Amino acid sequence: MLALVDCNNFFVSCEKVFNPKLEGQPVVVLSNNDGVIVARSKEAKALGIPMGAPRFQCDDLLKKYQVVVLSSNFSLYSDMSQRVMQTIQSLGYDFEVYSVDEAFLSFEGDKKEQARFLSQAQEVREVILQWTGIPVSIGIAQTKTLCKAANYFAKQGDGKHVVLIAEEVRKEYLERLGLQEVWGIGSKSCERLKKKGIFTAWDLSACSDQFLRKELSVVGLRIAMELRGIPCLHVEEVRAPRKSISTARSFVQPLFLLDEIQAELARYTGRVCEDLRSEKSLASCISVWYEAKDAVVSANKAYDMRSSILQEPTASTSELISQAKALFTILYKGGLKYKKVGVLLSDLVPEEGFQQDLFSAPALSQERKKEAKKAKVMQVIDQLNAEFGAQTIRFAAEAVKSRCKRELCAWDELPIVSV
DNA sequence: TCTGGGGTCCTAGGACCC
DNA sequence: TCTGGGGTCCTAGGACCC
Repeated sequence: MLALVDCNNFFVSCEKVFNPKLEGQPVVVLSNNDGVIVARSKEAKALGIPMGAPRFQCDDLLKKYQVVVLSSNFSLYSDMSQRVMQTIQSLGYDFEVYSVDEAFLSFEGDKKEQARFLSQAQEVREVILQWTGIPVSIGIAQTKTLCKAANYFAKQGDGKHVVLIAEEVRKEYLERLGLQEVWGIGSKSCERLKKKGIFTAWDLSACSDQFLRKELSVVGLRIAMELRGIPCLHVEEVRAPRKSISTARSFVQPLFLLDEIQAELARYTGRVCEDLRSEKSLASCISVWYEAKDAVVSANKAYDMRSSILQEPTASTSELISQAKALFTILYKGGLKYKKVGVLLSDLVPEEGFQQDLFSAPALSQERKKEAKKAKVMQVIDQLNAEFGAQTIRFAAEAVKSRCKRELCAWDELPIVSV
């Protein structure tokens, strides 16, 4: 059997751990630039505040019910996520970290041992709550997609927290699960299928394979199989290396000047490179892109991107910053109002034993030495930043301050503990 | 009038997830 | 006036090869 552990209202729960006064209050957490609502406490959900809604659209509701509105603190959430995952690990389960707030666990044993699975799940829940302060819900079933469904029911606020969908009750649950709640069925597919008379998870699972293949490709077929209790997705204990790493930000006010935008890009490049090195990967390709306002008026593109393939894969911040700046220089059009820019590293290869370019081999020893030297410098920078805090050492090209709006952080008030 | 068949690789765009 | 950020997978179509 599989189990899906899903943290309840994760970002809000993290905030509550450090500010217990928030308990019982309607709380929302905002995205970067305080733009949209990305997490809600159960009290905020009850007020009808929608997920993913632009904040300004909810201003009236937020004010009326005195909702506590917080800017996001992603480094905190990622730290708390690690604590939750470490707790699961210490309990000795085979598991897959699926997202910042979810993990799939394998429960050994015969599928008939329902009572045992339920009590195991209860224990997992209690230990996580006690050790980290984060409440979780757990869905247990034969397949990942059914676990997701079970988890949905576990979250329905009847104080259950743990739900097991056994074969005998599968139909009953799936008939109660709306199509839009099925994992992998998004709004587009949902609309299309409803027109064809498919409204519940059960309806979907009962469609012919041929129909599913045609309407939703192999993806839809897989979902239906999983809903029927036939596993198509397995628990991946070892995380596959990432295929791309990117950073992009929108600005509160559009930027115009080449220098300013390049400094931003350099900062993002610094970040992605740090990520890249912590993955122990090298990038073979770098891309830079922008989104602009009023581009139509100026007859320029509202979105554009340039990429360059690197001669040798690298994780050197200095090299990638100069590549990023060069790419943006090509893209840059004076007078455009840039509202967002981003950097993307792709074609990532493992740091160890990457395929070397046959034709560059003669020059390799020299190049190799240079590369090794650069890698050493990067390593020292990463160590210093890890020890003394992010951006203790950075490249001169990188913009110093974030241009993001985050007005609703109360973290400066936290006391500092000296050990 | 009749114009093969089988394959790979790349890219852009769509859809989805958290 | 103000609408986030970071990913993955799949498909279709074009170019190209033998």
